[in-house]
Amino acid sequence: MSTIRDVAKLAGVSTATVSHVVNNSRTVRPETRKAVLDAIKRLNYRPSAIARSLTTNVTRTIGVLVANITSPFFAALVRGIENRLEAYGYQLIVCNTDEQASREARYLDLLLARRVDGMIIAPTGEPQPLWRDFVAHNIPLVFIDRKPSEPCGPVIALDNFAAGYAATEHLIRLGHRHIAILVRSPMLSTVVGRRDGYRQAFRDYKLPLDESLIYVSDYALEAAHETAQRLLTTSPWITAIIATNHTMTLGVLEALQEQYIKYPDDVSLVAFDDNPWHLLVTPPLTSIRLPIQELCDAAVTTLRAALEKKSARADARALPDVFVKAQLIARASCRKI
Amino acid sequence: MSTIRDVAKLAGVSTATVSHVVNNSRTVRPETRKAVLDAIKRLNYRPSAIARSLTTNVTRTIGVLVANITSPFFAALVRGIENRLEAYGYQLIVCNTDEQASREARYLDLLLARRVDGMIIAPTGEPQPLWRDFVAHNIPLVFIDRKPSEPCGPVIALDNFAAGYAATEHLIRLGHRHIAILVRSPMLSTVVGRRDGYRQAFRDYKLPLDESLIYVSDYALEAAHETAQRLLTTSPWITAIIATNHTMTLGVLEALQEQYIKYPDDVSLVAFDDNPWHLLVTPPLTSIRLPIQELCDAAVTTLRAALEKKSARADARALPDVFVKAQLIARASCRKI
DNA sequence: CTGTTAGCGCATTCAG
DNA sequence: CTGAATGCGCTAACAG
Repeated sequence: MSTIRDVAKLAGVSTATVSHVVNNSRTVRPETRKAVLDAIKRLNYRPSAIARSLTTNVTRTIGVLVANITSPFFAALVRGIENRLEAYGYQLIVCNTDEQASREARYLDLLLARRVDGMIIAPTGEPQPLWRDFVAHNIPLVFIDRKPSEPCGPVIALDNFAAGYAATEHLIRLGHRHIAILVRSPMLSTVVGRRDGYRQAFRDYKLPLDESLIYVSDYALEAAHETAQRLLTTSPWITAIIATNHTMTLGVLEALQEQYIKYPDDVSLVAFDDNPWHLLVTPPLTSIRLPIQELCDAAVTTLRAALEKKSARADARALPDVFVKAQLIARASCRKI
Repeated sequence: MSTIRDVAKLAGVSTATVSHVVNNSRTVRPETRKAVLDAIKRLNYRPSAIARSLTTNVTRTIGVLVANITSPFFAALVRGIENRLEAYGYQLIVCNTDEQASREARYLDLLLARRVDGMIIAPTGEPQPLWRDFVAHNIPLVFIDRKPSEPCGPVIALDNFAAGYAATEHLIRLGHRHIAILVRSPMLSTVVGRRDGYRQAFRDYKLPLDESLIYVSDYALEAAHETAQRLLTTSPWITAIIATNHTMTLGVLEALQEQYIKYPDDVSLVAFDDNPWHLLVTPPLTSIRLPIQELCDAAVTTLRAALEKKSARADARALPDVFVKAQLIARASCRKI
């Protein structure tokens, strides 16, 4: 691959001039510029991002860690972040941690070695010592969707408490008293928020809260499925279920189908993470729609602010958290009781 | 961030020794090695992947271009490729082209500048001049899912002809004669294959083929939806529909629902891209399951072979294409007629 | 307006 | 077994 020196030689100028033509970093006489551009074209020269990064100490790369790229929610998040960030000339390195803290750690290490300019992280839940290294090296961290177990940067997330509350309140108002909720490990801030919103709704409506109706499951579809089966057999008196994510929703619907339990007749349903197919099952699902676009916008805005501050040597950790509201979309999967 | 020189100084050795300790590239006296490792730990030294790439001319990075990261199919593809490739110490830079040739071109340019070691590409359909540059610089290209419009590397794809044939034959055997098929632009090899398989099935069964039942739609959900509506109103006599991807399936189901058309009573349905929710709609969808794992395996194996060959200065283009078979899963969305 | 030069952080000869 | 020296491709002073 031809280098800046090849171009300089061919154009009969110095490498400095070539560099300045390429980067528009100082005025170059039109004829000189043309000679350089011609040489560049003839040699099919393409500056090495590697070499450039080495000298400038800037990679224009943002590391993105998501817990599960096959989840529609995270996939949409990645797409949104990429679209907004590319407008500012940043490129993403997306890594899929698959909900494993060990993978998260490995990727943090790799991305640190690659000297990314910043990170957007949906953490797995466990604290990561490497976060501190990023902070120590002034590489801003922005957490998205989930709060880190240790504060190492601003958080952009859903108001999970409100969302959990809204789902529960919707059912309570329809007359439900025995509402089960399917959640993941309470190590995740999303889970804590949604569960506590659920609890608070019961308190506010002065209804007895049965903690045993909070079912905890692993994130895999099979696990969600099994937990849903268990839920239906051990607590058959419940009249409603809240599934707190996409996989839980699938698991619940599978279990209902197997046990010939009809919704909303036998049990009402509220699903988190709205999806196109929620409209296509019979009857359509009442869902909590997460404002993905807003999350992406806020994450990118915050990250950019952090990158700015960094150059100004201020403390990037001082940026404010952002919480966005979800929206309950009432459809036919919940009935009055 | 501390450098190799800081470590060398602290350990009282040369940078060469530090380098060799880090890379295990020559025998170092145990005490020396220990001194180096201690210094590394104390300084929290982390070699710069940038600098290393500059000297070695290797990035251990693979560029991955997918058409639409929010599609369950491509998301699963990315996940599979990442899982297999990380075992060999490669990292991915995943880029979402959003089905736009211009974005594909921009990303090719960026990844070339970043000197990736290889590429896995699901092309948008239009030929990309930059492919030639990769080939010229001996950076192997592996195409996945879709054939490139110009042969620039091995192709790992579905046997789309067989899949289209299987879907159509399934319906023909059930007695259907008026079968509509919803496809994307025939610029895509996947579309051509599926469509031609459809045609061939009619020929083989000596049935008249109505070309006007091949409906072409853009890939967006709204477009698929509108095309499905049009299909149902302009060709109401059809007794079956084949939706050739995830979005088309959603569009068809939406249109059926709006027009109160029941499947399989009024119209039978075959959907490409099996998804968990296909089991949860009523009745469950007969689907074509794509062997994603096999695609990923073959792509990674082929890429690794190409990377090997490259070092051996052989022609990486000479690697064989791989075609894998899809599987039709008969469920209740098709009825006998 | 342009050229010279000195690194950026590392791997890798070649000597010892 | 170890060190000194060179260069990867580029940008950024500094000089002219």
